Amino acid sequence: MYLEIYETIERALAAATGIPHPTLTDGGIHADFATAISFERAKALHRPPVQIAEEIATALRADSSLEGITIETKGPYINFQTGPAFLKSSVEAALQPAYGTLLMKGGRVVLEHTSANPNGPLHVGHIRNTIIGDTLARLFRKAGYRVEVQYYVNDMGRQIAIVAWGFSHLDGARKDGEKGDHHVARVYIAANREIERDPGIVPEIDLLMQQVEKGDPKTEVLFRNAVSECLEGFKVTLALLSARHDRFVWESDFVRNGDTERLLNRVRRMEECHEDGKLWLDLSNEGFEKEYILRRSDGTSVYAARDLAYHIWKGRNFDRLIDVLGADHKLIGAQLIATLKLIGEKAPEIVHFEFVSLPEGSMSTRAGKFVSADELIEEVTRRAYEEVTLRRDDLDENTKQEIARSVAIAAIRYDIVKISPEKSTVFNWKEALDFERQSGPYIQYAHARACSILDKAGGFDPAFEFTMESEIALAKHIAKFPFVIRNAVQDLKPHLVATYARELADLFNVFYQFEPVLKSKGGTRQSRLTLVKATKNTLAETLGTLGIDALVTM
RNA sequence: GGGCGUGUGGCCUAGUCUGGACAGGGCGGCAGCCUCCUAAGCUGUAGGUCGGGGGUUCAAAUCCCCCCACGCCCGCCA
Repeated sequence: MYLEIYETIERALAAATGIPHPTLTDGGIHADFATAISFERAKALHRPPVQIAEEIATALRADSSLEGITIETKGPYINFQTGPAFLKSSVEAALQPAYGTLLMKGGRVVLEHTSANPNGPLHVGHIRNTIIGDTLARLFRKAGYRVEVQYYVNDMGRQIAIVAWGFSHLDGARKDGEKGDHHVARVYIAANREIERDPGIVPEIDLLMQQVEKGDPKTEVLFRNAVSECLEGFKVTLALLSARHDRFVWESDFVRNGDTERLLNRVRRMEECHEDGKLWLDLSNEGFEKEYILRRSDGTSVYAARDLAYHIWKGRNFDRLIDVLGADHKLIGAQLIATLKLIGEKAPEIVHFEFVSLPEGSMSTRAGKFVSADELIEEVTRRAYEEVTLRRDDLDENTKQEIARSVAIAAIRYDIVKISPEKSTVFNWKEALDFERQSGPYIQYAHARACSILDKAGGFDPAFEFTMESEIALAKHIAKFPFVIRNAVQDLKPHLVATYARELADLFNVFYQFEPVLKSKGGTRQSRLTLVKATKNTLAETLGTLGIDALVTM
């Protein structure tokens, strides 16, 4: 409803001013919508903006498409206020299942996220990628797109060769109960120490990489076992985080099926291509000073070449390609896009996020300096369990544990997704363990409260008489949900949904504080129950988009 | 050195692309609210040169230029 009204006013404004895309903003505290377009016209007409605002307002009042909308001027500003009919239809829409889901779009989207090297567990930096990516995938689906989520398994890089070397040369058997990814990290860290101590090992690593590229069966098995063990651990962590991948795509497949070789052959025909032992592209016309190396002088391909092959494959099977990558991939991502465009293939849209570091400095798997996602989940869950026990000792053990798990994931996911991706952050235990305002649990709590009220209310007939300030504010915010989904998908900004969810919970809590629902009578009671139900539904849909459980009780 | 990003009250953060009506929140501080629908809640209050300096504009946190600080990148690594 909000979206429709927004567009209606925009059209009327365009007609009244002759400006094709007039700026129409949220009216904030002044109105539902507002425009300062009079300034723009004042310049062209050489007359005072206040006068022009009044003229435009007069024209708009005569526009039949704006019936039911109050149009007022305040100096140079024109304010638009919607009426009760708008509130009724908005709340009515919000009562429907799957509220906020947009019309089905054509085409398929492939979204790649996480894709961490399988040389150690996912840490608090990696899961920023996971959570941004998974939320984006949910957003795209909510916005009516068909989405396939992929994890690109880097199974033939140097790091994996080091792990493989460690597995065959070091005594590092898996301990009882040790997760595969943590085991792999232990071996990886130990192997790196050995290499530091004895650089003579480096040629052995190089040899492993050549053998795996050639398809030597024994080396392939060695690599594959190490990678599989790590991946097995990743899958457990990802499931705990409620992040789902539809497919794990192995990098080495693009070497084995010949795609990488075909790509290199195509590249050879480009005028930007140079071969002097190594094979590389000169992308200086594209603004890149550095050589873009695709094959080493020993004949092995580098990551960039395999990634190009992967993207060509994605481009041929999907209509839109989205990658979520860390800021350290900005350069190589831009080179990838430039190259794909040069050879006439579909290029991905890349969502970059800045780094997460620890108070003592940046994280490093190799140095064993990181806070693993598993450790984070465990600690936050423990803390959540404490909190549930404190508040709800009436619940049985199983229920308390289930709630604690949901609350913990809510806290972690929300804590990460609420920050815009371009901001680098420092991991902070205190904030990670905070379940108060501006947190996932805070929003879950609002939902649980709404559920509790509805549970106690029993049956009721929907009604739509909203008169109190907090009722109107809440209903208006509910109306914005589809608009928020549209904007978040359009701008690839999942944090807009996080902000919206928090605002919705805020408004519901204020309403809850000031307007009794169950104790009110007649039409007021019915209207408030209707509003609670619409809020509950909208909160649940919002939480679902954020990958957070909408708890019924907590 | 070059490129990209960030800089908003003691701390964290929204707003910056698409310039406009007192720069929104939260944490922490202070003062209040549970015989009343879950207090993981609500209300009030103090706290701001929007990194600094120029410029454009009727209007700049927002656009342009210079500078400073921090992060990331600049590998025949991924």
